[in-house]
Amino acid sequence: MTTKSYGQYCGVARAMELVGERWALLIVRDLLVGPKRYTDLRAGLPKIPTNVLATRLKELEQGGVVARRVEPSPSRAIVYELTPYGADLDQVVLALGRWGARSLGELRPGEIVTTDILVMALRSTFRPDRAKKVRARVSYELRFGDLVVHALVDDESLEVAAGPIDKPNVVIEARGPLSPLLNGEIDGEAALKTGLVTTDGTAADLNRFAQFFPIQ
Amino acid sequence: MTTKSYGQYCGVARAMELVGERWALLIVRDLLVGPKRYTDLRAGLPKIPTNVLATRLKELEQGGVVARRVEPSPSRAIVYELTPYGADLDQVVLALGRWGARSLGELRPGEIVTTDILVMALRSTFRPDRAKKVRARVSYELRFGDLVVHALVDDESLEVAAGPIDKPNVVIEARGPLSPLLNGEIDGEAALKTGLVTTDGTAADLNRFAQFFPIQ
DNA sequence: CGGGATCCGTAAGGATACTG
DNA sequence: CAGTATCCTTACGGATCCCG
Repeated sequence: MTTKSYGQYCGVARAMELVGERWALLIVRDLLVGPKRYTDLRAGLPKIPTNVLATRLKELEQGGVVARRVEPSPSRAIVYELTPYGADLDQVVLALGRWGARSLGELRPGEIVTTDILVMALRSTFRPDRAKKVRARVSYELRFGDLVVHALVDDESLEVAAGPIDKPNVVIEARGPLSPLLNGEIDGEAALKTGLVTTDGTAADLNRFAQFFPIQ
Repeated sequence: MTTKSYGQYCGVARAMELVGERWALLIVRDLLVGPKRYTDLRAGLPKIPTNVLATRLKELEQGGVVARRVEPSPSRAIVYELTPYGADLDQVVLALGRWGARSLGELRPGEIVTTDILVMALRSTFRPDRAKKVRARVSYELRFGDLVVHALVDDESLEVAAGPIDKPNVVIEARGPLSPLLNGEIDGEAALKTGLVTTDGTAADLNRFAQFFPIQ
């Protein structure tokens, strides 16, 4: 409620007052993938203290970013979802994710990946111009540990969601972070050779994937 | 030093670790307009405690976002500027400013406006598509209190900088925040009639300005 | 005067336990 | 399941002081 003001009449300052507190944009990131219950949010953000999550949700609700909804009977579950205004943070979060992905580097001890992270990572790095150029229409299934997401590239459009997809054109199984492949450090062939990736496709498929979802 | 980790291998999380602390993105916002000395930064952010500014600058430097440079003799001034990586936050800050501008509302007591804020506000709200459609080539001088910035709209490109411009096509003097005009609450004629704006141009000029730099 | 460092009180975050 | 309550620790905010 009394989020400290920056004392500036400025869009950036106002945005930081609304979603600039610790954890807030990560909550928004997960809600951009879809509405969630309190426990789902906790599961996606294991390191957030529960009182901080409760506080953030209240602040975001009061800021008009998040709406708290009680599902109809018999479920009666409490669901958090983005308001239309909150959903407009899409471009902000994608731009932030694109920028931050360049600093990802190696997987640090204790760091986790979730389905929501994978979904947003694919959305943020997608390059419609490159997909359009080849008039691509490809479906990918991406596996990382026991996480599974799929991406449907169609001309310049992209759809990403959790879970498997029926008859994907290419299945990519990552044994570790794909950043070396996606930032051009290694190519598809090397990714296969080092065992970073296995796939039912070819090295060329991996290279095309890296073209569509580059880091940088 | 080691800003607390979110424990997630995610571009958004990494970005928040680098620039997510209080005040950090406002420092970046001002540095996006141009390199600055410590005292300039303080002047642009009057409410930041000096120790927090010093700490942020060190963190941003260590994160590869900001570079600290000592000017050659005889100046020897210490200047802070964005690294190329830091400068790539441009799109993030513009997107945030666009989003946050919709919550600006009335000028709250104690809130200030600076030249850097005006420059970034114009950059963030500019709509190249609308400028291109009319093949516009217009120079604006915008005055707000004793602040003066200018904007040069040329087809779909925009240049904004501090200070006056030679022979502007339209001079706009704002007596208060222009958000009502820019978000469509009122039109140019009403803005003139209520005294919110004075100009050497016409109401139509104000309407075109509002088309080029809309909030929403 | 530019460029900080220091000190202290308060507010927020973090970890854990507990409840309707 | 969806949060509160508690306790502790860290960070922030505000003021002052320092040094070349």
